[in-house]
Amino acid sequence: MPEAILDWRRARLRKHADYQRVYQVSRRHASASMTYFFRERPVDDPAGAQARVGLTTGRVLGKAVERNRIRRRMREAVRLHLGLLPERTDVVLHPRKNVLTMSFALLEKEIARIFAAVAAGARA
RNA sequence: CAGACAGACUGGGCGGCCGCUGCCGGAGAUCGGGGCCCCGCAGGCGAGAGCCGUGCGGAGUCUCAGGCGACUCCGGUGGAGGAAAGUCCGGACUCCGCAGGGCAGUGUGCCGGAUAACAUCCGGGACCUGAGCGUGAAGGCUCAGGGACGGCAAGUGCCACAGAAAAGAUACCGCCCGGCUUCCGCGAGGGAUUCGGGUAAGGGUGAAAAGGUGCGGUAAGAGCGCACCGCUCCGGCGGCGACGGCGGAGGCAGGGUAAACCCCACACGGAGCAAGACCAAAUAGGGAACGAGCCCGUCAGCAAUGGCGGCACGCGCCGGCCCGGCGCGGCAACCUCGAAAUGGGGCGCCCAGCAGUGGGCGAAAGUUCCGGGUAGGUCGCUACAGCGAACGCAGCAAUGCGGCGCGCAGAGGAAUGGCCGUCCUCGACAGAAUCCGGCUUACAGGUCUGUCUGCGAA
RNA sequence: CGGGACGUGGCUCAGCCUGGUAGAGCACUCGCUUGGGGUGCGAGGGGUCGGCAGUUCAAAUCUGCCCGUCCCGA
Repeated sequence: MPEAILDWRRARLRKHADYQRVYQVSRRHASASMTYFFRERPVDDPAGAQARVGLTTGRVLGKAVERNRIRRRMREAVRLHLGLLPERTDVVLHPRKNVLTMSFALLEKEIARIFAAVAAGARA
């Protein structure tokens, strides 16, 4: 368990424009049960230094109950590993349908791996 | 007792750690916008007293402002459904439209009631289906179930194929009568062919063939006559009414289809919370007011006109102001009548479902003002047709009235969760997005009530 | 969340309003033409009309309810 549980409300992408900026500058990266996008924000960005994460659960993932469950499991896994992200980073995650049924331990490991990759990519 | 069906209710429990969100209470540290006035410094004008207003800094006071707007922490409390779903109906609410009428369009459709309203619900009626009883067969009686159930007796259309004929009937095979010819027979008569007529019983076709059954009747037949049933019309009776039952008349007209056009009655303006209200960047655009030479020179061109330069004018920028410098702009306005007007006529465009008709608009740069409006923010946003029950009254009931009790999500890239342990009967369908009333569809297990069937006991 | 359109052979569509026979093009199969292929000519196969009910004698067509696809509105 990472030591720092950061402020979750500030750590979310909340605007359509935020998502669009990430999509414009980022390539699509693939993982086993999700794809992800990320970008670094400039130092003078008004949102501050907090790293932020956005989730997307579209219609193709299933009906409302399944989409809700996927989003909640993702959010919990992201919350537990938020400390791995460097400052001034925006990440967007697109989960796949198997997030619904995979074990939570595996999901946590995958999120941690992705955040580590983002941190490496941001430094480069 | 078991099964099926129908209806009503319910829709895993307990515990631990971590997390999200609304409201209430408490604590903490920090941050900000605007107005007014004062002081200091810098600046401009003036001979000066002084005046001007701009920038920077400081102090005070008022206000937003209510110990409150944002933030953090602590405590308490609430936090998906019976269908939250499909979006099929009906409303509330909001904005837009609305001189009045016509046409068109859409929906509903037995009767009465309930309701804010409905295509919903309750009660009733007729009809249909099934079972039982009954009858020669129907009609009839009892029970159960069903549902888009006004009008083809206003008009129009359609009814393929088959069949003779498909809608104010018809005559294919038949049946019957009469005539001609012919054959058989001694004869009475019989057969065949053909012509004329009668007939709607039988055959055959079809989804459907012009009341049904029985008896009489007849050349053969036929509501041709009679009985029962059905049907139509009339009368009066009961019922708020759909309708019921009674009496009389009529031999029977009127096939089906209106989820065909349509007729009748009734209802309906349109869009929808991404409605709409308030605040409001950047950029682009809109409206109003103000708004300047028929100048001179030169070049191109037949000309209209266009390019360049000058002076004047208008405007912007630099500047506190003047001077000055730099940059931009232009004699035109939809056409026409008229001396002209705020006048008349036309043209074009826009708006109003359509027609008639009505309303609005038609000039440059630039400045000022105004309004709309996007991103974004706030409200709408949950306390009401609210929920509960074993309350009372009215009603067969749906439901209404009165009293009692309860407070039950309110998010906004979108909360109501994640992980673990444990118990059992191992948990279905499924996630609020303005809110209600219904309908429809999906659904594991459990509880209760009713009906039917089977078995067992008495 | 709200509003609207569509679903017919393997593909793209017509037929639906006004109900009785499902049709066109491409594709497919066979035959002829050619030395062979293409082209051309001729013949043929292939459709629960998205599903379930209802109205009707009769439904792709009319009505209702479901399923799926697509489009529009901040």
